[in-house]
Amino acid sequence: MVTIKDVAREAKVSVATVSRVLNGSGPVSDETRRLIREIAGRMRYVPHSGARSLITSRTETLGVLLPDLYGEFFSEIIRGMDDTAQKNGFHLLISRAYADRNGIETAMRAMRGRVDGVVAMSPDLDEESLLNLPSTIPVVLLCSVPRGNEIDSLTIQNCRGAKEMAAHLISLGHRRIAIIKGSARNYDAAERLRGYRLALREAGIEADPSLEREGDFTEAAGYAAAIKLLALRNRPTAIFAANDSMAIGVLSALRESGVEIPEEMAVAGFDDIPLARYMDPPLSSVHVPIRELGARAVELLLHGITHKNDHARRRERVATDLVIRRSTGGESAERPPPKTLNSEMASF
Amino acid sequence: MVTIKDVAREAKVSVATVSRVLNGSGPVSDETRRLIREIAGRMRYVPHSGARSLITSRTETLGVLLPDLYGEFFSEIIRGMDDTAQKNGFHLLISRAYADRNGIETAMRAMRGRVDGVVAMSPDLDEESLLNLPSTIPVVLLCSVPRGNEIDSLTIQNCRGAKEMAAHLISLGHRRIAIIKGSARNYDAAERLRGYRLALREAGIEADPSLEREGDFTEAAGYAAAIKLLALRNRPTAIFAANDSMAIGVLSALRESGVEIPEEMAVAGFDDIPLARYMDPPLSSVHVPIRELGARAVELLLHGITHKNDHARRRERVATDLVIRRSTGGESAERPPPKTLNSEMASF
DNA sequence: GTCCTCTGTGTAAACGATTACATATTTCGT
DNA sequence: ACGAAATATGTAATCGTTTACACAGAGGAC
Repeated sequence: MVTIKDVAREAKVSVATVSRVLNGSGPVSDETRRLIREIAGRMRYVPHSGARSLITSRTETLGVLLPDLYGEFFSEIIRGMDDTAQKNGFHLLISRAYADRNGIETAMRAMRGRVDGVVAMSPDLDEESLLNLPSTIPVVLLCSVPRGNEIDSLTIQNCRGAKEMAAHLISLGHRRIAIIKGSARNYDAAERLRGYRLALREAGIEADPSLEREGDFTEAAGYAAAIKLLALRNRPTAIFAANDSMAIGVLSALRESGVEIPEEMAVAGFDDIPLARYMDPPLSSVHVPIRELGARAVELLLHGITHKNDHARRRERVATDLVIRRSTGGESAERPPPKTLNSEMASF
Repeated sequence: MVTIKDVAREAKVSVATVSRVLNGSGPVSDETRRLIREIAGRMRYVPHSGARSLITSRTETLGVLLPDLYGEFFSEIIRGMDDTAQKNGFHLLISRAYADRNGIETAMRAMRGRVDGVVAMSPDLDEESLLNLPSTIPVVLLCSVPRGNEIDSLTIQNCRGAKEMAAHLISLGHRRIAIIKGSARNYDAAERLRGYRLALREAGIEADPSLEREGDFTEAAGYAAAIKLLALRNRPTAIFAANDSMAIGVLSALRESGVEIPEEMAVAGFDDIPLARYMDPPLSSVHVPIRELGARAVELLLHGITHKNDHARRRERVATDLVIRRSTGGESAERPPPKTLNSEMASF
């Protein structure tokens, strides 16, 4: 492996000069600069980033800590992060962590010395385990809100989005609107529930506990909850699932029971995953701009890094969008799926 | 940031001893070991991996170079890689690279000194740019086959899979089977085309050039090709798209034209993305075990790393599976989507 | 001609770990 | 009780960079 010394020897200069040329620091004569550039290129010299980070104490790498995510959400959030990171000359060290404290702590220590900052997503966790971390590197918490005021956080506008969807259903004339909740410990789930309740209250609709069903974000949970809802003496006329996966489960259940959608029952989800528009009928949902979420998280982190972690902490949320399709029967039904969606999708 | 020196000072021993304890190298008295462990833990000491990699010349990190991938493919392949990497104490440095030589070369240099090996996926590229790389670190090429014999490669059993699907269509009585090809430079696309032709030849069906349509793996391409096929004087009775995205475009086109599927036209895809089973009718496809692909790639890479890159080079392919659903009208139609699929799908 | 300011370059000290080698102490066979 | 072997620990070189500091020569200002 060729080192800076090799280049220096070849160019008959000191390593300092080579370093200066390559980093554009300090003054170097044009001729020397040209020579060194040429030689370094020819020898295919690449600085050893470990050595560099040792002395500069910068790694130009960002850690990303994610729970077990599936599908579009994972790829899109990484895409957003990587774009922004690359634009700023940073790399991404990605680790999927078990969501327990231990797992997250282990993952965090493993990153020390490897990264300049960490974006950590742990929707099921409060930040405690993040706070007593060995390092003082900047951290951005994704999809949950820290108790203290020690770290930045970025969340989805869950409450507002859910409220809007519920309001939409109300505007269509629905009065008995069921919700299938997410897991109680999940921040997003809690916020979505809050938005739903808010909308009902503002419309003067009395909350009916039998219409708030447990769920855990899985299709199976949506399916099961829907079956139970259908069995109620006083059926709801609309079901709002706290995420699209559960909504898909709901659609399955309704289809099997021969319930007409949206005539007998309107259905709405949250997240607007790509599948949503392909369902039969296409699923109304609350769109979450996943890529932006990733991009913004990295921006926050970079801000923290340039300010050496003594910047004013921020709490931001990214906006959601109501996407109305046929499953709620509202508005102009968005018909055939746009033909260029995912148009860059590679072989797979 | 606490260093090994701080720990040594606190424990009143030399750094060597601390290092020995933490790495389990060399003999240390039980008491000293206990003391150092305790102090290191209390001080939240974590070794600086840059410094360590400088002297050991191991980073315990694997580089992953991917083109712009979407959805399930990206997340699943990373999942497979990360699982295997973590199991072996490695991290993943992920970079999305522009698929041109320049981009891949840039990305590769950026990784030097940061990683012990690289998994590079570049379905559109031959390996030339990978070969004249500055480093001598192990590389595993994903989804394309290198010309020389310098690097390991792992591909999908494209040819076999496509052949099986075509054979299946033939077995259903189809004689005029169209194919929508992928981009000509794409390895997977070329192999799938080869499999299709092989099946026809073996069945004694004469190839009809008008049934081989251009495509580029996008929905739009599938849509356009289907329209053209429908306009043919002598229509095919089956359309085999080289990937699911194009097959979905085909379904759109057929639906709009009022063509019955599979009665008037059978449709098949390749990849078996999750969407496939949700299409109307559910799409027959060739299943690609994406996670395994990632896992195996990392295994190959780790093998290369432990053998310091002078191991016998391998060329492997992962097996595909025929998944028959209603769009080809074959077999027992797989009915309602399994309710526990993606059951761990988190909030999104 | 002297002093000052640039410019261009080299020397050497960090950075934080690992590890070969040296040294001190204990254990043990005989 | 002596030397050898084993155990426990320390010293210092090393990895590949960056960068503070020193220094030499050039060009002006006076």
